[in-house]
Amino acid sequence: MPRPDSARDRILDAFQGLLIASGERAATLDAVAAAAGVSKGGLLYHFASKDALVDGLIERLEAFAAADDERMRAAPEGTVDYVIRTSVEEGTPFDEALIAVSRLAQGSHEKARTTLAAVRARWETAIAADVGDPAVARAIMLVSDGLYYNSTLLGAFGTTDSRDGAMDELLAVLARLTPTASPGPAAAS
Amino acid sequence: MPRPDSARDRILDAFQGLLIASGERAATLDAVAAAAGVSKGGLLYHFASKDALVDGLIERLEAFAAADDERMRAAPEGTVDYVIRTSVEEGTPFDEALIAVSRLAQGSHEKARTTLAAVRARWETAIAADVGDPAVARAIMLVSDGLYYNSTLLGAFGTTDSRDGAMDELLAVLARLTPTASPGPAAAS
DNA sequence: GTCTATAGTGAGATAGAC
DNA sequence: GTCTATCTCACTATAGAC
Repeated sequence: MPRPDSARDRILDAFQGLLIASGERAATLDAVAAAAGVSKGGLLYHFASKDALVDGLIERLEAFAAADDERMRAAPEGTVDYVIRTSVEEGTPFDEALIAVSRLAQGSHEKARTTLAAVRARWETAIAADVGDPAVARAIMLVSDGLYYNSTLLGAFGTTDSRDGAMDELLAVLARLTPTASPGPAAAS
Repeated sequence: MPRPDSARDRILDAFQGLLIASGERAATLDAVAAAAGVSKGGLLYHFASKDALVDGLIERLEAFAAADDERMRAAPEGTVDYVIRTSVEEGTPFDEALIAVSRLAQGSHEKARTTLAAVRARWETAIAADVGDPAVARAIMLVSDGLYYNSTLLGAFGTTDSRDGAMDELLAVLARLTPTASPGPAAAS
């Protein structure tokens, strides 16, 4: 397939970008069309309504999430390292779709909320399988949520700490929770 | 004071409630006026514009935050216990104002974002002072953020775990990070 | 101090030309 | 497939009655 849906994808990108940068309120059909370089009529040819546009974005997120799930299970450093590090990795297509959909989830978009919850549940299940103790898995997953919350909602990971070694330091702290995996006081600065 | 600003407060309550229940998009002047039991004109007498309404809510949040700060510092079980437990305590006036303002922060309301970041920073500072190790304080604060993210954005603490003892269990796991504070396997289960 | 009425703007959506 | 033109409706805000 050389380029089956270039306009469709451009429109979804524009919608996503506006949601991330300015929130649901600013992501109007006019603004999306302008950002995608098409007219409003052109946009509505590809997505018959705003709801259809939202559905398109959610479907795209689900496709990214399925791919991420496979990558997570194959991650060489383990699922904890993978999930924690990718909690803050801004810029991947998956990450951007995730943030855009969380903007929608704050409104009353039920489907956006359930999709996000499903992605999160998959992560926590994988961590629990890796770590053993469900209570520890929950704490680790909450740290991931916290990182995500900071980078997404508060605008920057660096609300608290954006040093280069901050992520290694955090993982070293979390390693203390899983004595089976990391026996010694390894990388703690 | 018998009731100095009852209409003003009712309007802020209505605005806040709509933001929490349905997001920024739905919190229009019409809807706020209807929910507060006044007309649109009446609303605009108290708050000259929508921006003024937003400012009013943020100011109210700051007042609650100052009161919370004093309560945190006086908390008998320590700041970690206090911050973690109140991360998910839905229903207090402070909590509701916080959630409402985070809805606004997702848009482009810069002041809402900085206010939230300031509240968060105060918590983390207090935890760091209590716990000693800044890296541990950061991990604990991220767990608090994660709890908040779950109860706020995903709609329920119970995405993962809403059992009665879940909070005690979580605190027991976190206690392993602060060997200086909690020597034994205290509140586990 | 609170209301009704309404102006002005921008939203989502449709119809039909190209 | 993409455009322009247009419709309707909801939103913010103003003016002035009560």
